[in-house]
Amino acid sequence: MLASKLQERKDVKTVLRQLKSDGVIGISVDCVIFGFDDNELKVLMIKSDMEQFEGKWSLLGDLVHRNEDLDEAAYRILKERTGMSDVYLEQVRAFGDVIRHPAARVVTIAYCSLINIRQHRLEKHDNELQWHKVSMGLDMAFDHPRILNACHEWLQKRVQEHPLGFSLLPQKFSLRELQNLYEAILEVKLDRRNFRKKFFSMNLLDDTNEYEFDVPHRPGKLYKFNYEKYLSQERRKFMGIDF
Amino acid sequence: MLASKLQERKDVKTVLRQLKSDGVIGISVDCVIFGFDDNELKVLMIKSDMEQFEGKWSLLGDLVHRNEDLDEAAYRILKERTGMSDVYLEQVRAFGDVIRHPAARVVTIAYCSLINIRQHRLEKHDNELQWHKVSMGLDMAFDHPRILNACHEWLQKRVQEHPLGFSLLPQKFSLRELQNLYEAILEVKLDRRNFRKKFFSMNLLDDTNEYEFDVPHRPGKLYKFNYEKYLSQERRKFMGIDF
DNA sequence: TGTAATTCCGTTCCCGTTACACAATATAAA
DNA sequence: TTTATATTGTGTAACGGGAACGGAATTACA
Repeated sequence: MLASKLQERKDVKTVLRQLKSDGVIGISVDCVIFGFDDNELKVLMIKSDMEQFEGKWSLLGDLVHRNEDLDEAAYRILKERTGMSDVYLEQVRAFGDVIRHPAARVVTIAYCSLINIRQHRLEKHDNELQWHKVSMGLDMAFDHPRILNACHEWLQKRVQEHPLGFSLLPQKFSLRELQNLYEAILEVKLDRRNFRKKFFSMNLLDDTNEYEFDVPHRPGKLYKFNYEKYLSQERRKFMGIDF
Repeated sequence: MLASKLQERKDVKTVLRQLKSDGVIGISVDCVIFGFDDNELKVLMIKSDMEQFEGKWSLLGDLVHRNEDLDEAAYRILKERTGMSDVYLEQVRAFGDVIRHPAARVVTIAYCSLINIRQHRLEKHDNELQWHKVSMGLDMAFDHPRILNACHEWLQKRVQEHPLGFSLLPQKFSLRELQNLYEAILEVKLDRRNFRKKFFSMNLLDDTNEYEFDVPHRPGKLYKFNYEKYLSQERRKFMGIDF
């Protein structure tokens, strides 16, 4: 029975072969997991285990079980790979070209996740699972360059409309770190003073009375993101027509 | 063979039953087709043909053929139902909850389409295919209320970042019509003079030297949207952080 | 003690958004 | 023919947020 094959998924290749011979479309989920380290935006990728993609890197994905929602599937993958739960995760969109998967017709739903890179435990500590710069032209399998690019652009827009960026930082962070984060995601340079002014005026940060340490210069104050303040703030109508 | 069943799709119900018994996840496309008429935003829906949803309305959708891309499937549906090609069509996102389809596990990819409601020819002229106000609490099948709502919100954001709205209007339109369109989509009231000023400053409209007729008041000038002007305009970097 | 690096605060200028009023033009009714 | 009514079309002043920018204070380190 194909059903059981799909559920146990001990061997994805076998399932794919089965899908192909039956002419059925498979459904998978791919997670674009972003992290922030060394003032750079990173993405978590794994060495591909398909012969066709020897040596190439792949996003973390899996076939969707028939008794789990799409979101659940994405969470499962995230949990399996990073050991983390309670993380930011959102669907971006589906990729379903006929030719995108060499083994069978597989439609994949791309998810974007943001995690604190210091707080996770990778399940595989060998070099099969690694963080890579997103800006680097990495050699990727499938249509994953396209998916990664779409998710990065999605993040660039999203991070300017909602305060997601904090998921990438430790709980307490300096304003400098926050700015570095935005600069890395948006790939622009920002003015220090205006950035600071802007964020304070939004009234989202709580001043912990602590300071940075181990920095070779004057330490900055540490802040925490206050999600309640964000929620209580009534959302302004957007009315620009901004083409 | 399941493969042939999927391809001919003479009887969707049979295919769904087959999918269920095999425990396979099906994949479909649903089109949210918007139109603009009588100063209101309308959506094209069809009477559901499933017993479970007797009398309810449904979005236009179909199972994806195994040899067509997702976009192609959406175009096919659009063409079949409205007879139109060369229309605006874009993927919004996937909906794939386990329980969303009563007959089988089906993941659907939602597409948003904008068409000129006066320019199409509905393939079914009986009352099975009808335009409905989006604001009205329509009795819908499946999770289509959720899908419609998501697409409407998506459109509200999208229409402020890109000049899509013109797809809903005739080639030549008055500024009043354009404003009514935006007011209908965004569900707000706008200032006539500022709206006019804003659009002219964007330099996207060509002045046809024609005027409205058959209006019981002073006729307004008619304009055309100039897509080339839009393309040639270099896109400004957005840099707001607008939470 | 001085130098280098960074934090932190504040001001000005500019431009886009908002709010608002009045004349011109067409139709329909008196 | 005149009058009332509805809508188009234009201009301007006040406001507010964003961009550009300088300088004093604080800490580490040589």
